[in-house]
Amino acid sequence: MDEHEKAIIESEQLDEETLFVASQTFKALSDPTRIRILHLLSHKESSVNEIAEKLSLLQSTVSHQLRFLKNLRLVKFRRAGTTLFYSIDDNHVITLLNQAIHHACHD
Amino acid sequence: MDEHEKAIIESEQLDEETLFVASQTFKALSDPTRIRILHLLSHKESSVNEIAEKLSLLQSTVSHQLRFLKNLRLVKFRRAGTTLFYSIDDNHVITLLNQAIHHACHD
DNA sequence: TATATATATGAATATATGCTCATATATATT
DNA sequence: AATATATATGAGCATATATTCATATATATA
Repeated sequence: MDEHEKAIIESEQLDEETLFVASQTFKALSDPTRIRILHLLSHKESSVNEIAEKLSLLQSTVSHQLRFLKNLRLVKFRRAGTTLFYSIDDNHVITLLNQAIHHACHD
Repeated sequence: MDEHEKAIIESEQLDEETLFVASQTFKALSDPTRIRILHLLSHKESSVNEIAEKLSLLQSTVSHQLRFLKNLRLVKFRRAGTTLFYSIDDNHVITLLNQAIHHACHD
């Protein structure tokens, strides 16, 4: 952690952009459906239909949530014919998720 | 981390309760106002009015958000006369917050 | 007991969110 | 080109959320 980061964390006032990025990150993780999708993808890349089947969700629901996660650059995809395989694009967020899951186990 | 926790994190399906607790934790951190309050309290315990003044928020807004955070046991308070001093009650969540702030600084 | 101060609470409102349905788009195959 | 399959998208709806205003409650002090 450099001096600038320390200054931000230790200052009592957070600047607007840091506040926005941090809250967006947590918003991505605040929905059970998105947690399930990210947790699944953290184990193996999956197509939209695979995610929908495995999690018992509508294809449309999955697609909408993947768009949300892609906009935040938390997931990425590769194309194979008509199939898109999604995978994790931000391991830091998976670390946050696993920590929260770990913590939740102790309650 | 014990075998049970490992099993939960490594299993592809998360149970309902873990999912709920984890999503609630992130929901608490998904709002800029709550982040500002938690970040302030992570530096020093403060009264409701001190928080409101320092963050330019209405007393009512602060009180409502503190109730939210208290229900999740993320903050606690001590009474001193008519003044209530709030402070952090869950350091784990502050760790998550600081990690996200740290991460946000790199964007 | 009356008043002042600090905080909490309930109702109302505006906005955001997540899901579903219907349909559009994109690629592959015949 | 026509069809099939996989995914994306937009509209509509129901619900959740954050803030504000007005007021209630609780403690302290004169």
